[in-house]
Amino acid sequence: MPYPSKTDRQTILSAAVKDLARKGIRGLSLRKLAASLDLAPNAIYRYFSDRSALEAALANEAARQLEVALRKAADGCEPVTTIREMSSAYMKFAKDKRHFYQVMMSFHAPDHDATFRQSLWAFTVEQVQRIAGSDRAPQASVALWALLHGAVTLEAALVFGENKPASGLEFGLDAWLMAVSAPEQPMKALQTKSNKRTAKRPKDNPAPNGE
Amino acid sequence: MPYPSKTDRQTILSAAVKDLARKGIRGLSLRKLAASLDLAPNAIYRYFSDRSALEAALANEAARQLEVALRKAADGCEPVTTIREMSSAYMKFAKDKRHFYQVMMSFHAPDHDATFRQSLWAFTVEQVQRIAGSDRAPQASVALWALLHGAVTLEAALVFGENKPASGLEFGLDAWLMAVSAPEQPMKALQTKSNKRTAKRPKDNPAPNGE
DNA sequence: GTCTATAACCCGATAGAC
DNA sequence: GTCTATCGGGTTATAGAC
Repeated sequence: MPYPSKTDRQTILSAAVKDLARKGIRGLSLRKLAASLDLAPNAIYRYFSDRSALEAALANEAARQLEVALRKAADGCEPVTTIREMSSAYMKFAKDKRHFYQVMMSFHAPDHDATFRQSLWAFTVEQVQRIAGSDRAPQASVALWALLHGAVTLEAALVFGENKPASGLEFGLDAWLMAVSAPEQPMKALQTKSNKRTAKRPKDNPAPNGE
Repeated sequence: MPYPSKTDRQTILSAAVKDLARKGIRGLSLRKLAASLDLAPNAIYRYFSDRSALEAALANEAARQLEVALRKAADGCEPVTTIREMSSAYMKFAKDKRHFYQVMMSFHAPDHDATFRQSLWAFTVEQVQRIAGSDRAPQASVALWALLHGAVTLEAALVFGENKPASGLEFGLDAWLMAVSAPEQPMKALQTKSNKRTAKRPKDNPAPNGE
């Protein structure tokens, strides 16, 4: 055996996770990664066919770890409390492991094995179902996840002064819980898609910033 | 005038917008951009100090165009209809100009002049205020924006089969409108942060996938 | 002052020797 | 499986033509 294995997939992946946490996805370099493991500049390609494959593995790993965290937070709680605890854990994960989380949410490839994202999704729906019922669970889960991910992003983008994102999330979560706890169709009284442009101003007042 | 200007900031920015739409932020190359404008490989650096500066300009431009689109959609509508129309316009913008939108939401730098993002935010709060009142407007706006951006992201990530994101957004939007239309504190009856871990299981059933 | 020319250094990726 | 060598390309800084 002339060349014994100096490394393996898992070792590379772990090192990549660390580099990712420090320098972000765009600062992640296969060459430096190899160098940090005392490997030749191209040794990684034996384990990951290309950069994209490594990113896919990172995304998958992030989903796996997030699911672990959510399960831990949800364990043994009442239905409503479960949602609140999961939401906190979700926000904490996204905040503490920002780049890691971002790869999970943004990575996208035609083939990419999304097993763990699906598993994460299934677990979420399962928990939501306990209060929303099986009919509304999928939609309600999408809404909840959207709210959480949006809050994460807005917080990172700090468009706002102070701690508005946190209170905004609370507002959204309360609204979600209220809708989900309601027995039947949430919006019968309120306006639907008809009768738009009701009180259109007659003439002037055009939009500024013409395109 | 020995060397008349062959280009200017605006021309470069417009060309960058087109390249961005086709190849995404990571496929955007300053060299190719320069070549497409018949410039030397590094001529861009006369107008943008580095890649990051160009990206910041792109993010700002995206926010400007999105605000134009939202103002157009909101113009002359009743309060509630305004929100629905703005939401549709928001989703359409994010879908049609995916990469452009992504740069706006993801770009982040310490100095970066965020003028247009702030303007966009101010306009949103202004519209939300019409139904939510000035007290709750900031939180409600964060929640709305978070919901919209989250829906955009989840749709792009296609974790789901079929058209679930769309119906999930509808669910979330209805919940939001319901909460925002309610006169006072939305959640007095429902559980707050106390009494968690009520029905904790006694022993086994540990979370799978140990970290 | 603005553009051109060049070069140094980084990266991802491939080919072939051991 | 690992190595060296190398290719094409992206980013950046500097020197010089006009």
